[in-house]
Formats: sequence, structure tokens, C-alpha cells
Amino acid sequence: MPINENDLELFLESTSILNSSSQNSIDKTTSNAELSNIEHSTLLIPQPPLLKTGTTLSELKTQEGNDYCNHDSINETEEGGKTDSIKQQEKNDDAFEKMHSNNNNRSCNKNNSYFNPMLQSPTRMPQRYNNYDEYMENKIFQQNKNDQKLIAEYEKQFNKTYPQIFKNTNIYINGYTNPTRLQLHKLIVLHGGKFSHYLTSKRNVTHIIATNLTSKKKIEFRKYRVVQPEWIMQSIEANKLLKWQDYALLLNDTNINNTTDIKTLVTKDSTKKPHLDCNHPDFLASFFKNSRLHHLTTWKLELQNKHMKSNPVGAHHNRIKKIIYYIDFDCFFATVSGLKHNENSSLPIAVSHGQGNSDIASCNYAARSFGIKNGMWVSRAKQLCSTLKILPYEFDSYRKISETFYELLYDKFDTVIPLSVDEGVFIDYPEDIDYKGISEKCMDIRNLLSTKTKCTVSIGVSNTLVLSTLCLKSAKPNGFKIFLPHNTEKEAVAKFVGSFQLTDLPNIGHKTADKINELYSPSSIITLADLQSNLSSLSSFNKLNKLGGKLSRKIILYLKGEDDIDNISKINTPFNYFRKKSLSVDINWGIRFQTIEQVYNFIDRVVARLASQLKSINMASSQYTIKLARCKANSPIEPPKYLGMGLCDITSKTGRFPAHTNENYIMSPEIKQSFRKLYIQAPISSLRGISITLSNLKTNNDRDIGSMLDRKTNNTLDNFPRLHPPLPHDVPLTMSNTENADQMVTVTPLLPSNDNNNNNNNNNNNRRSIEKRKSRSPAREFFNNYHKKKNQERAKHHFSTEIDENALKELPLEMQKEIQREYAVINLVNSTKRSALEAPKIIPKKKLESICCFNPPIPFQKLLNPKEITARLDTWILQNIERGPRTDDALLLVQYLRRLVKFNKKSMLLYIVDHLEEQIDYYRSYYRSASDDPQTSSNHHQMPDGILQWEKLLVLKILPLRESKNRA
DNA sequence: ATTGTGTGGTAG
DNA sequence: GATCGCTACCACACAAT
Repeated sequence: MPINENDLELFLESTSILNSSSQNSIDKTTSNAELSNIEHSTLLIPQPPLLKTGTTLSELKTQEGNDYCNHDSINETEEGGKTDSIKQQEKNDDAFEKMHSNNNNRSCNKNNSYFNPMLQSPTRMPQRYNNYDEYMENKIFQQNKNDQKLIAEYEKQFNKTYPQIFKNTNIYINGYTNPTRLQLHKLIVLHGGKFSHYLTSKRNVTHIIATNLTSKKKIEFRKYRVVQPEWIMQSIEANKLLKWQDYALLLNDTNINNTTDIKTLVTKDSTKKPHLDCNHPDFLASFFKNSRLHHLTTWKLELQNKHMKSNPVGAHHNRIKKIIYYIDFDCFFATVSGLKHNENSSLPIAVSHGQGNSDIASCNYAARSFGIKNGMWVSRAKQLCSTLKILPYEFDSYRKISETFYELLYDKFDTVIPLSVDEGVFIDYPEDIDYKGISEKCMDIRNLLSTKTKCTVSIGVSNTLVLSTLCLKSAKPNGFKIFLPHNTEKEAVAKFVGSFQLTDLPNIGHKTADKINELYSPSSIITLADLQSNLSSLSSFNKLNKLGGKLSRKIILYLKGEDDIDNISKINTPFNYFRKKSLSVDINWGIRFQTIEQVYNFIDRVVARLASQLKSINMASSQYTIKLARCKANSPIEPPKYLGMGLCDITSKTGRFPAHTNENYIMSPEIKQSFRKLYIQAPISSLRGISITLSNLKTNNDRDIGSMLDRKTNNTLDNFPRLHPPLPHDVPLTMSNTENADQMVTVTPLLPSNDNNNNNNNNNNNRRSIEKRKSRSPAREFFNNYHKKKNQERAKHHFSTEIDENALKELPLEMQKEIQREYAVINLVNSTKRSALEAPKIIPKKKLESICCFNPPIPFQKLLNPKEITARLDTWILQNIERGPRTDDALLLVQYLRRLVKFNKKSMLLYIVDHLEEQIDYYRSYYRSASDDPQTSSNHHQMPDGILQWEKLLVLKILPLRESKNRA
């Protein structure tokens, strides 16, 4: 079978990688071992058949594509993945046929299962077992069973029995061999040998087959019978077991002098717990099981799905009283682990996996008094406090206590927003503020939790999220703080905020804190009070702007104890705020690969995981980002942390799937391709981290929003969490179901090509596109025509779904509904333009009337998207803030707003006016605080005239419009 | 000018 | 035995168009 063009391209590309890496490997830092691995990688090129006797190669071939195939086969090639993807376009039967007649020896690889998901046997995806041993045991059992099955099939098909040459041997194959591992495996098994997939079952292994060993392995294997593959081949040829010594790879006297009796090699480390490296199929699971950070993220999702509720009173939450409780366990992990191990909590305790270069996840306050901090390495912490007690993680307990925590508090508040396993925001909307009641509530909660969980919580209470956060900081540990300032008490607020450190403010981490310090006072460390006093001059204000516009605004608001829009929407519309927008897996620990195939296998596993997660939440993705960490050129090959990533260069690449999908057989090849583009000029062994992100998520069906992870269904219907705000059911939306269904490719990418035009063009187009296509991805190519057509159609709609996605998420729920109706109308209007002119009846009049306010949307300077409009207004205000609005501009705006009133565009009007008010307020408060400051007011920055004019415009012209709407 | 990409930061 | 350095999201600079 000739190598087809696809393969050729792939081949060229893969060899170019290899070339570049071998160039690299010339320099001193690269070991010989790496070089030899690279040479081995050229085994990607199909090899000529070597077998002659015993079993013929053709006999082996007929078994290819058979289900008999190990999921840890190292023989997966990229060509395999690609060609499979091409073939999946064909009927599955055809594909299977071809597979059987496949005439080169890129044999069995697990991608075969991509032909048809149904082919995936359950054994391929190991179930979860209680422990690793159990898993191993089961797996080995399965593999032996498979071996028996294979023998039976061969004997049946070729009607002969095979001489039991390798009886009583147990053979393991290390690394690349020629013939391939799989072929050797079959030969060994057929001729009576046992085959070990893992060296972890070393106690039984009698021989190790290898053609090449890394220096490390040479040492490791020096007591074994390490034999070259020719031993197998020639033994079969000779029809008897030849002396292995003649084929020994390692010339080791002690072994050669050994008796030729086949005796199992018992090694010291046979009892050792098997080491899971990143090539092991269960590495991901085992890593995640022990990763605190992974648990944090998954728990957050779980808890939000299960316990989040939002019962604000009315649409405009910011105008009614709210009491925000920020509740947080004190050094949660340390406390719980301490309880579990009956440690005295007054002694320094920390939670960590290891004893040396291992992160401290949490330490108690006794430990903190020594200067120990979370995230510090144990070795360093022990320098600070030699008596520090290191406790293991107790993930189950953490999770369980967290569950109790939310269950106990769920009914006590109007709104519950879990932020983590150990902390959440809880909100009440009382009619009046009852200080005594609040502090009693705090005490009750603390008592309750302390009796039920034996853990202490701290509580910060205030009326904005920022202030609550700060209150919590000052309440810790084991206390509560209530700070509910009146609107008039600005000074008190400023003073309170000023008493904190830079990093105490949300969104200011150590990097930003350093930056701010550098900006204002490189020599000493400044506090928030320093920052406050610094901000009163415009030049200082501009300094802050170097952090970026958004962040500096945030900080200015925070310094006054006010929430920014981000915080507000988090509180007011949590379900909207915490909608799922992306899904990713990051692994930056334990990543050590030798060959590109191992990486591909790994990517396959990661993508499989992502795909199943996507499916479980009933979503599909159209964009991915792959991010790689490779160790920095001059940093040591092994970092101080065991299997850590060390210092790395990080690069990333985004790409798009041909359509929305959640199938790993579409995603995987694409992502691998991006990997190849990204990971160039570096040996595979320097890869230290991989992250794959899927974004542009879309639900399969907007009305049927699936569960996020394993959401429990014990909630009442009323409180049943939703990821999206409910959509109006009677309104045809822009993202109509039918259109979505077309966009979404969930099962197989087979297309009904009943479009006549396209069909005719296809043949012509194909020839051209093969010549000059950029993408080597068959899936992409396959979709190209389809997608183009789709886009053309969509372009006719003036409004794409993106408007909904981006613009709506910021708005309160009520407004979202209304604006969605607007878009529904817009869409109807557009569709009328397109097709309804010929067939005007396409929109029944009744339907139109049922949509609340059937008026066409009102553009502002040709803009329709509310976010775009406010953005334009923002720049307009910013540019004219000091000299005031120009009359004609102001007129334009007012006219626009009046039109909104006239056509009853309530939500839009409200949105715009509120926004304007907020903006002008923002500048006004800035200039006011500047002019209040005695030091600066004399020099510059009196309240500029422009501000007054803006205010005038706002108060006299704009705000009344909002009121008129209320009356109407 | 708008849109997309790669990078960086933060939180818990 | 070590060790388990995740992941969602936003913002921004800059390039591409």
C-alpha cells in the first residue's frame, strides 16, 4: 500500500521534529540515552517484515484491528490516529475491511477504537478500583485471559498448534524493539510463554527483551536476563529455546555464570508499591486522587452545583439592604487532619505529602507563629520549626465536613455561594439591619459548626463583598467581625480598609503587590493606607493605571470599600457568574516522556477524560488551547522536587475544532497536531507539563441544561441549581434548538450532504483543497465545506449567538431575559429580510405579538449590542471628562435614550442609564476625593468644570428618563 | 478599527 | 520513599486582518 499524501506529510513533519531534536541532542546536556531514544523514534517509519518461520507475518496481520490490543501499547503512531480519522468518514464496515488488509506494519494501536466508539471494550477503559493492587490484579488477569483467547483464535484459524518453546518463561519487553512489542508479544504467547506488561510484577519475570537501555535502566536491570529480541525470533526459527546468554544485551558475568535453569528472579523491591509514571494508564487518576489543588477545583464545582442558591429580593439588589457573611474555616486541612490524628492543636502542624521538597497545603496557627506559610516547602518549614508535625491529607474528611458545613448553613441564608471546600459567601436581604441579630447569628453559626464539625470558622460580615473579605481577614482566626458602615461614614470605611496590606485586597496577589510597591515606594513596603493617600493626585492615579485600566478601577473602588461590577454580579447573579465557560486538565507534575508516542498516548488519555466530562455536562467545545511546559535551557534536568516541573518555559497554542464537538476522536488528532507545532526543537524528555483547555463551550440544548459533575438530586425543585438563568420558553431565540443541533457534532461527523450545490462542487473542490490545504487534519478538512456554508448562512443573521454569550452575562437576570427577547425579535426581523419577503407568512402575527414588545431594536451609532454601546459611551466620557460633554453629543445620547423610552425598551434604557450613572459617579468620586485632600486641592485638581457638566447632564436630562419609564 | 492569539495573574 | 506544582476566569499587549 503506497504511502498516501497525508502520511507523507505527517512523516516529513515528524522526522523534522526528530531532526531538530537530534540536532539539539548534540550539545553536551543531552545524554546518549536521549539520542538513542530519538533514533528509536524513527521506528515510526514502517519497517520491512522480519519474521520468517513459525508464525508468518501475514498470519499476524490478519489479526490486526482485532479487539485484541493492549491499551498501553507503546506502538501508537501519529499516522495511526490520522488515518483512522480519515477513515471514520467511511462506513464503519469499510473501515474495518481496510484495517484488515492494511499492508504496512503500523499495527495494532489503540486508536483503532476510534473507528467506532462501540468497539471500545470495557477492558480498555479500566474501571476504578478500590486500590491500585486490585486494579493491577484484575488487569493482569484480563490480559492473561486475552492471551488465552488469542491462542485459541490462532489455533482455530490456522488449524495448527504452536510448539511451546517458551514454556515457563515470563517475558517483559522494554522500550522499542524490532519486531514491535506487539508482534513479539503474540509470538511469545503463541509459543507458550507468559508475557508481562509491567515490570512491576518483576518477581515473576524471567527475561527482559530490549535492544537498547538507558544507562539508568542498565543499572536497574543488571541482575536480570536482558535479552535481545533476536533470541525470540531465532528460537522460534530453531523451534527450540536457545541459550539466552548468546543474546544477552548486558554482558554481565554473574548472570552468565548462572544456571540455565529457568527460575524466577526474586527482587528486593517486589513488595514495593508499583510506581505510577505518566505513561501508566492510571497515572492521571492516581495523580488527581492525591492532588490537593485538583480537589479544590473539583470540589468547588461540585459544591456550587449542589449547594448554591440565590434568592435575592427583587431585580435591583444593589438598592436594597444586604448583609454579606463571608465564612471560612480556620486552616481547614490542618485542623481536620489534626483531628483525625488526635494531634494537639496548640502544637505546630502542617499537612503535606512528603518530608522534604513537598508543598505545605495548610498549617495551623501554631505553625504560622514560626513564620511557616501555606505553600512553603516542608524542608524550609522545618528549618523554621524543627518540631513541626507533618500530617497526611485526609481528603475524604475534608469533603465530608464541607458537606456538613453547607448543609447546616443552607437554610439560614437567602443566598449561598460556595467558593471553596472551606469557604463561602452567604447573604441575607433583611428589611432592617439588626446589629444584635447579626452578631447573634454569627455566634450561633460558629457554635453550631464547632459542635458538629469540631472545626472553627471565622466570619466577616459587611455590606459589600470587599469589606466582608477584609472583615474575615481581621476576624481570623476563630472569630467574627461585623462592619456595617452607613453611607455617610466614608472616612471610617477608608480607615478600616487602610489598615490592611496590599495583598489583602481581592485581585491583588504578590505580583501586583510588588508592582504597586515598585510604583510608589520601591524602598519600603506600603500599606493600603499609603495607597489611599497616594491616589489623591492625578499623577499618582495614573501611576496606578499602569496596572491596567480594569484593575486600577477595581482597586480604587475597593479602597473605598465598594464592590466593582465583577463582585456585584458574583453576588447578584451567581448562577450566571459561575456558568461554565471552559474545561481543562493541567498536569505539571510527574511528566517525564521519552518518546513522542508516549506523549500522544498521554494526550489521548487527557482528551478522553475531557470528552467524557463534556458529555456528562452535555456540552461541546469548538476551541482548544494546549499549553506546554518545558524545562528551561539551563536549569538542571531533575528539579529539586521529585518529579516536579522545575523552572520551565511555558508556551501555548490555541486551535479550533471544525465544529462544536465532544468526541475525543475528533479532538485528539487536532490537539496532537497543535502539540507538534508547538513542541519543536526540544527533546521530548524536557517536557515537564501539559495542559489542555477546551473553550467556546455550548450546551447541546439550551433548555435542557445538564448537570455539571455529579450533582445530587436531593434538592427541591425550587432550589434546584441551574447553570444558566432560565430562558423564556415561548420565545424563539437566536440560539434556536434547530440551529444548534446543526452546529453541534456529537456523534459521528457524517453529514447529510443533501445540498445539491455543494455536492456538485465537492469533487472539484476536493482536488484543489488537497493540494493547498493548510491543515493536515482530516477532520478539519472534512468539515471545511460544511462549515463555510454554515458561516455564510450565519453571516446573514446580523446577530450571532456571541452577542448573547458576551453581553448578557453581566446583566441581572431580568434584564437578560428581556434582552434575549430583543434578540429574538432582531432575529425574526433578519430572517424576514432573508426569506420572508417571498413568504411573509413565515412569522405568524400572533407569535410576534406574544413576544413582549415587538419593536425593532434601536441602534445607537449603528450599535445594537448593549455592551458595545456602553463601551463607546465609556470612551466618550473618558475623553471628555475634564471639559464636559459637547452639546451635540449630549443631544445625540438623549435622543437615543428618548427613543428607548418611546419604544418601551425598558431593559436597555435601564442598562444604559445605570451604566452612565455609575460611570459619572466613578469620576465624580475620584475628583471629589482628590479635592477633599488638603495637600493637593490647592495645587491642582479642583473638581473640573467638565465633571459638573456631566453631572448636570446626568441629573437633569438622563435620570429623569429612567423615572419616566418607571411611571409608564 | 475589530478580532484573535499568546501570556500573565489570581483565587482557593 | 520521594511526591501528587489544579483549573477557571479575566485582562492585556500585540498581531492579524
